[in-house]
Amino acid sequence: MLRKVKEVAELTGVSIRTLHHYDRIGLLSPEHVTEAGYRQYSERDLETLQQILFFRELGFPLKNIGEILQSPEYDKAEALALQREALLEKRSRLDRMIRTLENTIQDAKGEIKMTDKEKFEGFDFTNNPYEEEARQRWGNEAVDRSKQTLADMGQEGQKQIGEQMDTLFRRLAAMRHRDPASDEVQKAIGEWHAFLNGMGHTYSPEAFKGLGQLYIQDERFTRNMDKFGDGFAKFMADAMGIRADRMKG
Amino acid sequence: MLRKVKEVAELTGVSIRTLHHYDRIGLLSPEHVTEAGYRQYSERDLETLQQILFFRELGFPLKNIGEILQSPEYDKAEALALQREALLEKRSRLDRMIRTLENTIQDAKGEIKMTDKEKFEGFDFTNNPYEEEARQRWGNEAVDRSKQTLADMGQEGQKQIGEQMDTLFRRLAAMRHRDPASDEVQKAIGEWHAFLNGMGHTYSPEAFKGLGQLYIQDERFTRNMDKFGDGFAKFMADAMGIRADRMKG
DNA sequence: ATAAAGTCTGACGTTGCGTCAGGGTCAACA
DNA sequence: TGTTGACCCTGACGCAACGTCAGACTTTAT
Repeated sequence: MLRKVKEVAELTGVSIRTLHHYDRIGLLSPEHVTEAGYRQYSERDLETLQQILFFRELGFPLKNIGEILQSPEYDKAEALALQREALLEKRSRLDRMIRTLENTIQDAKGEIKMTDKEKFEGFDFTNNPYEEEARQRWGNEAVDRSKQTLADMGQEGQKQIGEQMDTLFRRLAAMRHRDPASDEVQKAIGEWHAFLNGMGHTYSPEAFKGLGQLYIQDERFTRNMDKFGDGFAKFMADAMGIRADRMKG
Repeated sequence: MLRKVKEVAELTGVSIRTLHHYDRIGLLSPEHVTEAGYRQYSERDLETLQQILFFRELGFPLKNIGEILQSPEYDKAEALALQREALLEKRSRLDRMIRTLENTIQDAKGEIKMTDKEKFEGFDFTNNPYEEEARQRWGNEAVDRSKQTLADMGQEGQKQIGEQMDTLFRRLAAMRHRDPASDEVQKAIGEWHAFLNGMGHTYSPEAFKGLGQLYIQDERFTRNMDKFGDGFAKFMADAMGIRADRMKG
């Protein structure tokens, strides 16, 4: 079932001009266009639009949204989960603002006293860990670089990447009961690091270590990693930490 | 206690450049400036900034915020109460979005089915009655025009306005059991319309009718109006609607 | 007294649309 | 079948709210 602009606009609450704009910048081009140039939005287009709006609500610039949606690493289910966390975070920020406001009302009446810092609780918009993670996960410049290298490799290469990662993980998982500091493990971890760097990410030691930490701090990562074997996430985190420390020392 | 830009920026979470900007456009000029031109923000400046940020959070354009804050009708306590309602409304909108997102997750798994309309619940940002009211109360272009006319009238005149409105309302309230379409009622309503126009609001027929509708649709208005007599709000809404229709026809 | 950190003022760039203007399309009704 | 009214298109320009330099001055710390 295809819809034209006005219908989509009314359905979603965005303006027609916005849809034009998204088309122009290549963020959302309707699957079909009539001979006369009329845009026809498919069901899939609507889903994409919904994703766009969620990301937009979280403050992502449109350019990044486009990169994310096209990134080969993009996974809708994962994105939805992340968006949920980020929205919850946003809500609690709003709650803080409301509390601040209520306190301000009382403060104005002279019933209580607020410090200056308290008067701005909730405004500081800079530290949403989930937004941060989303940026880590897909965002920033990393995306277009990896996109670039992927493009360079062509379609065939892309398929191989998944396999490469898979086999590497399997090899590592097989070692998960050994000492993470041992030579064999460290060598394999080195391959993993090189692999990431090859993808255009260029992880510094800190970043590499941080990535490892993410594997155990975020249970969604943990679950995914542990599919390769029980305790794999923790093992990776340890091994990556050790490698990072050795690189610095 | 005076603070310089960086301190204010860190305290409030806005950038230094934003503070510069707000100064430039006359939205928030620090009370003191050193000889060298360094900005020095006072306690009162911080309070103003807080108000600015609340309004900004609600999506008000900076220009309007400036007008509101300088409007003679501006009352901080009232503003705070209104902001609270608007923020609560915003939160419930966010709640709707979160629910939508959670449904979408289930929908993606095939566990439930959503209609297209449901997929965009919460995105439609256009109907927040409190924001609407705030705009009605102080906002739009109306403010600076009425501000101008008020300024022209001087202080004494301002006091009179309240009284004028009061007596007009009393007169109208006395007629509230008559036919809203009758000549006498319509003549009084005409005075009310003229009064508003005289304040620089220039209500079109539609706007005038809409204002009447507000009296009965929003119970806070209703309560205030009904202080002049039971059913006064409804009577006004009817009479204003009739006048508007006659003006168009 | 000199470096480091902070501040100032332009000037220009950017994002995400809104707002016309000028012109084509489509469905329905006369 | 012609015409009207609702709908669509593509530029081109405008605008708000800053971000980002660049170049120069000030304040603070050592």
